[in-house]
Amino acid sequence: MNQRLPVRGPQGDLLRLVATGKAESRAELARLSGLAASSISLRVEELIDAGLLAEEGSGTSRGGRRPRRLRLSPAAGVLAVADLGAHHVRLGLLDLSGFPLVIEERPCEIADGPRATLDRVADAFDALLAEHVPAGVPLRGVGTGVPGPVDPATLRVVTPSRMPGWNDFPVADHLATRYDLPVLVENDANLMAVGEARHWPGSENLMVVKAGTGIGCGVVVNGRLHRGRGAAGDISHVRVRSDSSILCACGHPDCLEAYASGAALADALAEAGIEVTRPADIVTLVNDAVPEATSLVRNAGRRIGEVLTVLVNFFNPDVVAVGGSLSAAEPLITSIRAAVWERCLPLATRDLEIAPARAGRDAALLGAGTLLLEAVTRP
Amino acid sequence: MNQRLPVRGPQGDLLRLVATGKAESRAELARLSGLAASSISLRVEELIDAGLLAEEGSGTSRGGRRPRRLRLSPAAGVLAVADLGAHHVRLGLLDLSGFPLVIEERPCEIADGPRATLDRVADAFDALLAEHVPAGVPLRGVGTGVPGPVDPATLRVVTPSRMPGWNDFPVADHLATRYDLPVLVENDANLMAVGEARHWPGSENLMVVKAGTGIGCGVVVNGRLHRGRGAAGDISHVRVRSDSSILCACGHPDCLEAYASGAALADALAEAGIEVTRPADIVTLVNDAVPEATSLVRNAGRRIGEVLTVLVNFFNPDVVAVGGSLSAAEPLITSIRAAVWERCLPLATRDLEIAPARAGRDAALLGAGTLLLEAVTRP
DNA sequence: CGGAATATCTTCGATATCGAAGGAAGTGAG
DNA sequence: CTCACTTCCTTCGATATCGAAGATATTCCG
Repeated sequence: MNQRLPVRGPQGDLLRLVATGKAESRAELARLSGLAASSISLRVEELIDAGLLAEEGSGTSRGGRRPRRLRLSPAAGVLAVADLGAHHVRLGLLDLSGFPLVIEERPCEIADGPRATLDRVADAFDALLAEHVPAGVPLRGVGTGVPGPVDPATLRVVTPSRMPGWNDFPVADHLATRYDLPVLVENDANLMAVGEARHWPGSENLMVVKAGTGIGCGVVVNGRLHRGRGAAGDISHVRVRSDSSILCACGHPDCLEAYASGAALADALAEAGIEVTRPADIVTLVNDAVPEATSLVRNAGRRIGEVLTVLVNFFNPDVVAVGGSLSAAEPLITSIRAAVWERCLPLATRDLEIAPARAGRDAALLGAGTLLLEAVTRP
Repeated sequence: MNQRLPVRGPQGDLLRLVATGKAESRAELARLSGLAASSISLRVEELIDAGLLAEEGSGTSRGGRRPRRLRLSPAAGVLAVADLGAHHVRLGLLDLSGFPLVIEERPCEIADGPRATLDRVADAFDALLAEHVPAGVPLRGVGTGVPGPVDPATLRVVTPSRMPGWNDFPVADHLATRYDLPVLVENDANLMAVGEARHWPGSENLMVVKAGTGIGCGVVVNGRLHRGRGAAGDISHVRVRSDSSILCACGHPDCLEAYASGAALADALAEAGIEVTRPADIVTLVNDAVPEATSLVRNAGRRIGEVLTVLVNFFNPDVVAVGGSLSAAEPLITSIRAAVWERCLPLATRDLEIAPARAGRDAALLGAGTLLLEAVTRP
């Protein structure tokens, strides 16, 4: 349909404020955007006429007349987002405010290479669009998370360790040939961090740790994802203090990943004669109070916590959120907390919150939606 | 004089672009500010009429008509800035573009407490103003660096380790009673980082390590100082890997500061029978090729480098600048580099520059000027 | 040397934004 | 219930910004 609706530029700013839930009325838009109330009224009317915004009842009074509540129109458009894992992909459709319309998980081997994988994802998008989106509602953006580093300049995957055939592949360009739309490609932990950040409204600086088969981390500074030169957020190859010495796949000894990742815990459990296949199995063992598993998880938490002490002192965030499939094991976060509280500067931990992630399984998809909304509504 | 000149708001944005050297002509102002060229012309004319900007010759052509170069008028105003150390204070006057008009160093015991110290600084400001600034040129801002953490919300010093009597003292409020102007109070390493950042034009993300009697660090993210909750940038109390065990003044064992700070090196030299009083003495020993000193400095560099590996992987900066009085010792930076190159992810070090600080002794004062310029020219 | 191309800056009418004033809708105190 | 007060939103004239067109100055290149 009409791609030329006023979704970009100054109008887009208003749209985004409503979509992200920061503003729900003309008055709030005026406060947050800095524009005059009269200008807001005019522009909002245009957006309503264009079918992008809709009025819906009235909000709660703040001591005067009740505001007329604004909402994004369902017809404003949808976003298609995916999160690629090693052996499966999670994908779905969101409306522009990031609300999931449909989300599903499919098996999908990333080792099949970029073309096959991305085409499979795009086919799935098309099927979902046909089934769940009425004609006339436009697709406005496409995004995917990948389990490896992404060069923010070129949107290519660079030197991934577990994505054979993907090195230097122009993921965004490939998707752009199929969709003439804003395309987003981002590391999965980064997406998760962005998705998580929306659940911590007052906090501008967050670290989000993803404890699963590997250990990932995303950083949000001043409310925005910090990419650095594309590698920011890596904590898995930090050297930990240790008596023994384990060689990591990266070639260096004593990486955090070699001690505290789900994969490392699985190896250690195997040595104790307990076979597990996924990190979730470890969580089950812990919940069943299997002592070997509990002890290992506690140890992993302490090691992760020790690494975090350095970063908390340095970065001084408001929140450290711990997600990923391993985070469901209670002792993990408890021992992370203990290590950080013990060793960090009091000033750095004064108002620090170390908490389980709030965004749930779809955090990365929601994060992709948030970043895509930016891309769609900016000039 | 007239404080009501158009230094704030939209006009201030233009002023700041010229003051920071980002724009030198109307055309550059238009490109950087996003405003129409015609609007720029009008506003620049106002600023010239108000005596804030001045035209000065013409710049170099970019293939067409030469731009008419814009400069900040010397009459636009001055800033008074200071950097408090333990036993001395460096202070001076800058013009609005951060150019130093006069800078001097005076003995000053910070242990005398905040009132005495700040009054002494203010008296010095007044003397410099009377001597070096013509009547009619207004003082537009006052700022000081302090060797301890500052709460960015209240501009008070909080839990400083080497500033007896300063805890929770409202430094900014105290200065504001004497100057009815924007007042800046900031940690000295943070100011140094801001000053340094101006010397790395293309780089948006920097870590600036200050290696002196203590070890400080300032972080610049996206071109702006990162404060976190006020404690950001601390690296001195990170636990280092070590066979022995040294107890740090903070109460924890094996802090970086206890191994690699100038104070720690002085202690180690004393044990070897070599007495030094200041970090600069250590540099002299190294330059004279005293083996004990060289070996100690090399060791300190390696330890600092090991801590930096964690932070470089995590933060992925463009530049790590090493300043402070110890940084004049060649082996320090060499061994920092070696440790980082060896252990960091190739992706993180790909375009990383580890280099001596460029801003020199007055980095902190220049940083104070930069931040004050912000405060003066913002709405 | 001279025209084509490029870049800077200004002029001027069209347009978008502002801000003061006022109407609309609600809260709370007496 | 009434009146004072607050907040939300719109109306409308004043004003600031834009953008197309043109004037000016300089480089590039045949």
